[in-house]
Amino acid sequence: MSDVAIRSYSSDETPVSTEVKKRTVELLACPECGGRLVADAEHGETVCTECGLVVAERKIDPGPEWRNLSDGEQTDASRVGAPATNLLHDKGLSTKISWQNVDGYGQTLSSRQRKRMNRLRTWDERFRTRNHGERNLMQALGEIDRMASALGLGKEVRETAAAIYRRALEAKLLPGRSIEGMATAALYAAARIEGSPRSIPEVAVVSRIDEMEFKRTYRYLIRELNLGVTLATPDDYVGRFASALSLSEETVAQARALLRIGETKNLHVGKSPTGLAAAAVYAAALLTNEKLTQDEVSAVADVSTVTIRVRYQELLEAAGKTA
DNA sequence: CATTCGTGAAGACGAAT
DNA sequence: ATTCGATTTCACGAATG
Repeated sequence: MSDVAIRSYSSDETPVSTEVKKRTVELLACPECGGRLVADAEHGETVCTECGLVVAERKIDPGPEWRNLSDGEQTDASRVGAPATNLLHDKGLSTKISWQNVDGYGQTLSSRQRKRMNRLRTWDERFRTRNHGERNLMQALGEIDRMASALGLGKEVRETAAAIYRRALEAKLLPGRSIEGMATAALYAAARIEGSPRSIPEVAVVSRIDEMEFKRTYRYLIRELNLGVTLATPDDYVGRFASALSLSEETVAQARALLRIGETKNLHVGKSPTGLAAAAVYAAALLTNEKLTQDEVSAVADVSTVTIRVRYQELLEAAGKTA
């Protein structure tokens, strides 16, 4: 008990091997200090939140060019089409033949032209979804989207998940593994990278694969792709739990303060981040006199009341406060 | 009555062997 | 593949309000 537990927590965490590895822009931890990297769309940079190190500058803003054009060039200088996105299997860049039987001016087509167009459509479809990789992607992206919705994850996370999946595909990680599994793993990793982690059980219930395979695939994915996924901190969960329980800002701040104190005393080592976050939220609610039962917290955090009990008492003790 | 608290057994997990 | 240690969870009953 005296020496610090080395075991890194993992039903939720899966610590990445300590040797942080090289390159791989947007998805890695900062090579200097290990901090989290965030994309700065405005400057097209990827920056470390800890030390400010600019890791990559080659990111391209996919948004439209909203230049104001002077009268004369308004029509021909604009770029046309939706921004490139990772969410469509061809990044939304390919041309698609419309299903409507009208020409460019909105006139309906003659029957001869209709036949011709139908034939073209058939081939268009065949070419666009030609190889395995493409079809694979289509299915995977559909799954990612579905699960992300179910988990209330935003576009940022989906984009990241899609990017990870693409890399997995390119690295030939898919053969022998289910698309479902890899899609689930990619989404889970993306959620953590983007700072809105979902716990493994949470993700597992919306996935079509079982938890065991999910974890296996996730570990594999992390290892093979050298994704430097930073451990989820309890802090990341506090916000979500608190809003699910509609708690006051004051309580949230209190919870975070408790976590900080606990951290200085190494109370968090080897403990489940969700458990700690849940306990902090509960303890904070006590301190601010908001009514909140262990059962309620337990429900939204997916942590047993027992764990909350034990943790929150430790937290309060560490903070030298009593309820 | 609802909520909280404490306990011991049981399960799951990573690490070590 | 098995064992080991730490942790979380479950089930229960007691205490508290």
